[in-house]
Amino acid sequence: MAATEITLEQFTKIKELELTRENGLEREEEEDGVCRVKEHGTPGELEAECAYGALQARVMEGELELVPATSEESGRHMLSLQTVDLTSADVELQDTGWLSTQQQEGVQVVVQQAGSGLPWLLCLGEGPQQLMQQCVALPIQEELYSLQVEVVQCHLLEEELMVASEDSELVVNLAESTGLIELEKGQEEDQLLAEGGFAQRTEEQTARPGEEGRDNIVPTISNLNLEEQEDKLTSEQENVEKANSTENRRKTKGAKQTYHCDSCVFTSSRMSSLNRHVKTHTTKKPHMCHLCLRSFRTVTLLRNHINTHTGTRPYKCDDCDMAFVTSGELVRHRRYKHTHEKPFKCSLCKYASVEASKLKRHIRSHTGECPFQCHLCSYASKDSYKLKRHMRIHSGEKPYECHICHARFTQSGTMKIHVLQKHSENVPKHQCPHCATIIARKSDLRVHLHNLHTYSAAEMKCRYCSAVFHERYPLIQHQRTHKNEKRFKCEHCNYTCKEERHMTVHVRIHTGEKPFVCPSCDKGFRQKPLLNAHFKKHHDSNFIPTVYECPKCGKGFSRWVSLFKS
DNA sequence: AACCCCCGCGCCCTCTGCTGGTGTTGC
DNA sequence: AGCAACACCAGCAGAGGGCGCGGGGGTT
Repeated sequence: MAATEITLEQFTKIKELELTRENGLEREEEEDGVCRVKEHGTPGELEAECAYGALQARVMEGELELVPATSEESGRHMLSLQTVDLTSADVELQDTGWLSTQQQEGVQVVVQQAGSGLPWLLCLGEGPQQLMQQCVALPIQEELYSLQVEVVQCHLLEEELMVASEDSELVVNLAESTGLIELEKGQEEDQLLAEGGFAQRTEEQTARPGEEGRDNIVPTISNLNLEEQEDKLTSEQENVEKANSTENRRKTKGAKQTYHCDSCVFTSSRMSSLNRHVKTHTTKKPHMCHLCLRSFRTVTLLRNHINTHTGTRPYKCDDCDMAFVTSGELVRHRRYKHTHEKPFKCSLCKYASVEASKLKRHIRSHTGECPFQCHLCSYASKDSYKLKRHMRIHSGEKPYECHICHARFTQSGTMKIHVLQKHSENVPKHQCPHCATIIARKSDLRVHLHNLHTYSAAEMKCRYCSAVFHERYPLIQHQRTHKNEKRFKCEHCNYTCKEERHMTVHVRIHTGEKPFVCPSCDKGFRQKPLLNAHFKKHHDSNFIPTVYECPKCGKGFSRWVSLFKS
């Protein structure tokens, strides 16, 4: 048996490969809870920590490679993935240069992108002669997803072998339970046992890959049958079966046993809990609602759901008329409405909330984090609802309509104010505390206070006298006291007036100044209206003078007043 | 398996406050 | 007549309250 260059721990690490967008790949959370990886347009690199260092995956010119990040390790840990045409798989594989290279290196991993309608193919083996016997065809599309699934299976296989010394039956159980992964009995297992591998392996030995005995670990996957692809397990089934196998084997030293899920970080001291947890890794939902045909994983979930149809609310609040489908809803309601218990407290301010999600949302007001970005403008919000509300700007949607005048609004609050101010009696008004002004809106009262009642360090002088003020409102009130004053007195006679401009005109009587000169006859006038009247009467041929005719004698007058004097 | 409890996400609502356009009014 | 000030108004966003509902884990 050739030495294994790629240790199984490295395979398991590959499973944990963190693929990021920056690296040109993205993870997609599917409904079944499986994180799938898709390749972006450009080739990129991604890294995963492995026992001997980081592995890098490269997508270069159609070839996917997993190689150590450091060159010095490349000789030991190269793991190459190559895409070949499945339609001529045998020939292509045999003729592919990398195959022979990998054969020398040890374990081969081949990812084949099938032609249209054919699956990806992952092969693990140690040479071309075993290739077709040690492959599994998966009826799924995502290449890296396939890779992850297979790597997980390798991991399970190794662990199965690791505990073989404790319970030899478990090996059989695993093989039987998976239905997909089978040891090449008579080959690897026998060989391993013969070489004193797994059967005699201790925890210390299993802890370090690459140590004595590690070279004998050869993960093999059999049962390749391309014609029976549709019978192969789906990825979700693999997860379940994989976890089913897990329940039998994970034990820790000490009085209390803990059971670990291989698909996630879940641990439990009870196997029953692990069993139930394992089912969460499947999308299987056997319990269907007969009213809406929606399916659920458990009877309890289905029952709660049906209660939403029937209106059944068994949990009633003692302090009000509210009732709820679940006890949790009742507890939450009581905290909001009655006990006001707020367990989630902000460490930066006095805010406390009933729900953790509310505290999380609140924290964003401290951090300024705005994860909900509008794709049409630069706006970003701290929660999804605000973004949804914002999007009405772009869509023009105005879902709120005034039932009286049918005016439409983007926000319910705006419509509410509209109805209150426009169509309601006894509209609440806001009295300014400093003056008699009454303003409809509080916000406008605030503007009023700012404009008229805010102290200003700068002096504001009365335009009519020497009085000085520091607020606009008293200034305006003061200036109004000058309103009916005939403050302007003529130096030459007894004439008085309220406005300076009137005095300016009057003074011309005494000075003889006539600044408005007729352009046709050079005659001067003290006021512009006098000049205009002169020009129209004597120089404008189109001018038709108004004639006020006496209704008794028919005589015409140029002035309405003259009509009554005559 | 069922019950209970808790959690997280999503949705909708209200309250609040700021902003800018508009009509009215006084000077 | 023109202008400035101001109340009015709609638009819009921030913050938080409340509930619906599915999911998951501990316990019985």
